[in-house]
Amino acid sequence: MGPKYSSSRENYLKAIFHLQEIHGTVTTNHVAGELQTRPASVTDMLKKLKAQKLLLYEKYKGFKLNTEGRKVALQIIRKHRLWEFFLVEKLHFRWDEVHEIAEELEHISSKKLIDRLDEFLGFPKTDPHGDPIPDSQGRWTLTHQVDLLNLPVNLVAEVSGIGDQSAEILELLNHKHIALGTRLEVKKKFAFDNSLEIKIRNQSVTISEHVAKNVFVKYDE
Amino acid sequence: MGPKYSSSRENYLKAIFHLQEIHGTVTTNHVAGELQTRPASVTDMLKKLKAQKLLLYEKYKGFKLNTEGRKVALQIIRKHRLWEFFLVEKLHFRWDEVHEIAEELEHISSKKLIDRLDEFLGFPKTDPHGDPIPDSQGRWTLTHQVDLLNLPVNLVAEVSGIGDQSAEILELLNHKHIALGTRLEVKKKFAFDNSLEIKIRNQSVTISEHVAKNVFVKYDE
DNA sequence: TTAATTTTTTAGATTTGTCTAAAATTTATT
DNA sequence: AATAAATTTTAGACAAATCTAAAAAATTAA
Ligand SMILES: [Mn+2]
Ligand SMILES: [Mn+2]
Ligand SMILES: [Mn+2]
Ligand SMILES: [Mn+2]
Repeated sequence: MGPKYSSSRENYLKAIFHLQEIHGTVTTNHVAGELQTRPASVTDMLKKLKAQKLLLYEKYKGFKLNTEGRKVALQIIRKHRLWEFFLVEKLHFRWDEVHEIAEELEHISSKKLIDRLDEFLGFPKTDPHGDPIPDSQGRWTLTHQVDLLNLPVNLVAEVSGIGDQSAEILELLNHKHIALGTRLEVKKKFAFDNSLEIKIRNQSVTISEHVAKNVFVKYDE
Repeated sequence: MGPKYSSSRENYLKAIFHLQEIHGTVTTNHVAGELQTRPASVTDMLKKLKAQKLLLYEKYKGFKLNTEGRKVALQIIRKHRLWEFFLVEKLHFRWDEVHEIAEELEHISSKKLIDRLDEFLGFPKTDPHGDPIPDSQGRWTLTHQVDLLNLPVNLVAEVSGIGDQSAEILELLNHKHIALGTRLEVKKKFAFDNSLEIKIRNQSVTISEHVAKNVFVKYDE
């Protein structure tokens, strides 16, 4: 048997899942923006996902995944993140190169494949961007993290996640040698533009509010 | 950019490539049989592949790939066989489990991915069924092998390839402990039904003509 | 509370890949 | 060579996913 849902449907499920994590409920325009498609196409797909009993949807009223839809979405996210981990750890890709490839690999249907891959990789808990990898039952361990704007000054912390994951921000972070696991300290906050001066391996680095908002760290206590 | 050709088109190219290796030129029914589809669907696709300049085709006259079509087909075969190797060597799948999964993985488009995978695997020359893996330029080294029916008696040889690769024959070979690299010797040929008695690790095993025809070996001299 | 604006849905097309049934062509048989 | 059988192609249909333009509904502003 082939895949249970088409790649397109899987992409919709994943996008809706992510959007409802942020906004609680999801709108047609949200999804169209996320998937670079037209609102009319989204509406078409909503009907299909509802007919397949993956989605709670009444027209003009917004929508969200039901239990089954969430379950399916989590398995796709699991595949996406395990493949990203594989690409970085085993094939030595950079973290800003893996997303697009994983966008394709996440649609490979074999469950056995993904469980074997998980084992081969040593059951990693997070992907190369610090995002948690659901286990084969769709569970994940959530880590409590704060963004850099909310990190108290003079407190050593470790980078544990990235919000916006566009190639642009990843390139900037690469340049400033900020990666997952990097230890750093906020030395100064400028009230004028909310920019920060941080210390990384004894080097002083300045980052904008926009960047700071998208870098998450964890620290003791 | 996404894939250059759809999965469907890639499957046709691969099927035509294999069939023309055997028969020189290919017919509509051949392809329909190979791809489990209808002759009318094949004709439809032939027109598209011709329009894309991958195929030499005039109606009612048979067809074959042109240089470009062959090039594309070889890259898909490369991907298929590298993924099969990965599945067996790294994820410990059996050789009779990998074909279907590789049928999906072969359509992942990233060229960089497949070249990195090749490197990660140590540039293997053959897949788990003994078939050669084309390099990134589409070249492969052909090995001269004979099937078991044509192996002289009392001559130690090594299994190097399998003809028919259905799950059924692979299961039979597994059961009789015949795998790639197995060393064996034909001890007796029965003229009555062309069955063979062969010696594997000092054990005597009998195989039918049908099996013998599909087991290829190489030997010195 | 109307009116204007934005969002969402519908109606109708288009593209890709597939199918069945019928027609055209080639191949095999008498 | 004529006929029968097999193969291949065409004609016309359908499902999936997408789009544009227009209509409907909801939201915001006056
Ligand atoms: Mn995807
Ligand atoms: Mn990621
Ligand atoms: Mn395939
Ligand atoms: Mn193989």
